[in-house]
This record gives sequence, structure tokens and C-alpha cells, in this order.
Amino acid sequence: MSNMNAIQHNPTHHTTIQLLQSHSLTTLVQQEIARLIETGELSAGDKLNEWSVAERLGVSRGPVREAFRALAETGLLRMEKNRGVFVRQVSIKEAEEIYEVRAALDQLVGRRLAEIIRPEQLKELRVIVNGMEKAAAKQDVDAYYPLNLRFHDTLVQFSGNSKLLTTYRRIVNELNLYRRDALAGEKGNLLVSTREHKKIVDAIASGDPDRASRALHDHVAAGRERMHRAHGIREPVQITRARKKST
Amino acid sequence: MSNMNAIQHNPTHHTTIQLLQSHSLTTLVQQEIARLIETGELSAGDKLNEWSVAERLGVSRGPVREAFRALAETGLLRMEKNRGVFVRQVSIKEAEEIYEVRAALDQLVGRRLAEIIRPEQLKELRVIVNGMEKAAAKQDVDAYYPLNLRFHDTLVQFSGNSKLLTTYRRIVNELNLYRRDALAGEKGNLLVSTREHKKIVDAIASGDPDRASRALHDHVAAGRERMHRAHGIREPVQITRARKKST
DNA sequence: GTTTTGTAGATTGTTGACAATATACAAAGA
DNA sequence: TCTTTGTATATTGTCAACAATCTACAAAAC
Repeated sequence: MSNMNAIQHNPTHHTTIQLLQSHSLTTLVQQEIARLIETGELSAGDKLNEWSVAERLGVSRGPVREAFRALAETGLLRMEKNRGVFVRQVSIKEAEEIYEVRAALDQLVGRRLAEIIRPEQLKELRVIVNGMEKAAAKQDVDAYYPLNLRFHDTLVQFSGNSKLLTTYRRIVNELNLYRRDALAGEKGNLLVSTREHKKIVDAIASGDPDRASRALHDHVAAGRERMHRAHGIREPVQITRARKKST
Repeated sequence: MSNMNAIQHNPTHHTTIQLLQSHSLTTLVQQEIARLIETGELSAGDKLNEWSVAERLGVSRGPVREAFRALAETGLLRMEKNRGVFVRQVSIKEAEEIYEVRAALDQLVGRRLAEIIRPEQLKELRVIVNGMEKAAAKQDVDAYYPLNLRFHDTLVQFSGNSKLLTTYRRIVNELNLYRRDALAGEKGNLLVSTREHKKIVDAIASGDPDRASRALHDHVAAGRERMHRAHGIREPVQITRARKKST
């Protein structure tokens, strides 16, 4: 153990080693597919072919199947035996359920943050909100959307509860299959939504747990309303392929 | 279409078909391992060997690996590349985090149930609580424990929000790696816990959302306290069956 | 024309083999 | 005696082949 200290710790090598140790092919495939869904290159209902994905990423079907399993467990994919895997469809009913759960989680986030938030964290949040304000002014949905996601994710991160973070991310991931369309629906939403975000930061800054909790709850409730209106505009898009029903 | 009606729908055949259609080997393996963890035959820190599990269940390593992936995603297992999979160890810090999230979810459950609970559902809950009361009187932890799980699971089921149910089950599964020991720790806990469960049912029956919410929050908080007092240290066990010398 | 049935092709489920890595342990050196 | 180093073994990561199942479509029957 004496000459351990003599080893040159090249930071590049260090990260490379950690990368090789933690990332198996399965992990990479999983991240890649998640990214494709997140960016919208894959959309709800699409079917994924094991062989196609495997060839596209230059691996065999094994790791792909394992990645599918993992993603199915997170709720991003749905597996039907002997039929294949599909990007999950989130019905309006499920979206409502998710909003309800998310409201409860975000209330907890607000309560905690009001107690423990630090000045530099408040500043970081305000920077994000400023960015959203500019995007909203330009009606730039493509710029607004990722900032919105980042704002809420940052909130949960600051809460300091890592289990809360993973739980939150999991359900929000599913919600995103919907929310993207919801926000694009009405342009005026961006301005309203931005105002709500400001209100959230102010409530947290005030240090009043109940107020922060309420601000977040109301924001989520408003988001659900926006989803409803956007959904009402569109046609009944229940694109489930006809299939023989048993019983 | 016309002679579809002529087919005899033997209920046994019907369920058999559905079983074959939905359950792949991977699914079975996954359920079996989850059961082993739930019943305590596998406990936190234990290492799972792919080949051993595969042979014990009479399948090859492929489905086992997929099941491992899925279970790792749910938080029951932890995978280390090139080292193997282990039954997840939940640190005291993580358990606290989980309790905090669970409290938030259970508050939501209480609020909803106070509004929508039906008389026959209340009756079902009281039946479970009665069973717990008897088990508590006999200090029978083995009888009490599953009833406790079922009580809370039933509560969430009655809330009618399936996303809330899956979210709840996921985090509670992880918590169980702790809670089993926690309850066994102090015998007096059973009586206290039973009293709290009665209080929860009464609060829900009263139809007052705030009261029901508070009853559940307090119960979870008390549970966290019990865990704190009882958490001890166990040694990890390695389960590896000897392998025939071939090659 | 409509429905049924049969066949070919594609896709998934499962397996066993091989490569890469980690672990255990004995031999060599201080 | 205590490290260190090398080697054998066990275990995991990946792949390719085979079996089971589904889908599409054409031919036959009504």
C-alpha cells in the first residue's frame, strides 16, 4: 500500500475506468432508447424491433432485450409477449392519476425546500425562471419545454431526498409523453405557467412551508387543467390497433 | 364472428390461456425472486448467482438475467458490473427518505379515501384490523406482519388511483427490507400499531379528509420511530450452490 | 363476395457456447 | 511472517443459433 501513492491519477483515465466498470452494453442501450423517447424521435405507440435496435447500435439482441425489460419496468415501454415492445401510451385517465401523485410529491418538495433552501440555490432557480420568461415572451415552446423540466427537477434535487427524486422522475417521465403536446396546445399557457413558477420560487424564499406547498400544488393542478384543455382540442386519439378481445 | 358465440368458454382454459400469453419465463423468475425476498428467504446483502438461480428454477441464464434487470429497476436488487447482483441494502438514511415519501403518498390516500370510501370497504378494513388485533394479543409477529402489509395495500387500492398504487408498492417493497426487523424488535409495538390502524379507519369513516390525512401521516411517522429504535445489524449471507466439475 | 383455412415469412423466446472479468489461493520474494 | 505476484477457477457479459409464436396474404370453400 506504500507505492499506491506513486500511481499517477490521470483524471481522464480515472473517468474512463469508472465508465467501463459501470456501463455495460445494456446500460448504454437503455440510456439511448430513453433519450430517443425523451427527444420525441420515438413517440407513444411506436413498436420497437429487437433486431433493428440491436443492429443500429451495433450489439446483439441480448443486451437490447435486457434494456427493454428495464425500460418496461420504469413505465416507458410496454411488453406484450410474442408480440413485441411498444412505447407506452398514457391514457387521459392515467395522466390524471399521475398528476394527482405528482401534486402530493411536489407538496412535500415545497414544504422541505421552504425550510432548507440556500440563497445560491434560490439564485439558480431564478436564473432558470428568467430563461423561461424569455422563451415565453418569444412563444418559443422548444426552448421553454426543457427549461420547465429542468426547473422542477432542480426543485426536487434541492429537497435533498434522493428517493423522492427517483420517484418523482419516474412518474414525470411517463407524464412527458403527454405534457409535450399539452404545452404546445395554447401559446398563452407559457406566460401563465411562468408566472406560476415565479410564485413558487417566492413562496419557497419566504420560508413558509404551507405557502410553498400550496404554490406547488396549485401549479400542478393548473398543469392538469392545461392538459385537459389541450386534450379536448385534439381528436379522440386513442390509437390502439384493433385486436381480438377475449371475454 | 357469428360462431364465436358457439365456443365453450371453459373458465379454466380461459385463465390458462391468459397465463401462457402473459407469463414468460422471465416474468416467472422475477415473481419468484420477489417472493423469496418478500418472505425473507433472501435477505438484504445476499448475492444471487445467475447459474444457481437458473438451475434451481430449471431455466437458462437468459431469462434470469432479464429478471435481474427488472428487479434492479424496481429497487429490490442492485447490479454491479462483472461482480454480480445483490439483494439491495437499504441504509438507515434511505429508509428515512422512503418514510418521508411514503408519508406524503399515504396522506393523499387518506384524503381521497375519506371522500370516496364505501361501507363494504370500511367493513373489509375492519376485518383486517380485527385480525391484527388478535395477532397482536398473541404477540404473533408472523401473523401480524402480512396483515399489516395487506391493510396498507388495501387502503391504497381503495383510493382508486392505480398509478398511486404502483408507486406506493414500489417504495414500500424497499422499505420492507427494514420494517420486518423493526416490528419484530419490540413486542409492545404490535399493540400500539394496532391502535393506530383503528384510528386510521375511524378517521376515514368520519369523512374528514384532513383528519384521515393526519392519521395516516402520524402512523407513518410512528413507524419511522419504531424503525429507528429497532434497527440492528445482520451479516450478509451468500447463496451459491456447488457446481459440478465439468470442462 | 365473404369467410375460412393453409402456408410462408418475420419476430420473439430460449438456450448453450465463448470471451472478458473478477476472485481465491498458492508460490515466491522481502 | 508478511507482501507480492502469478495462476487456476468461478462468474458475468456477449453473442449466435434454434424453437415457438405471431402476422400477412393467398387459395379454397361456401
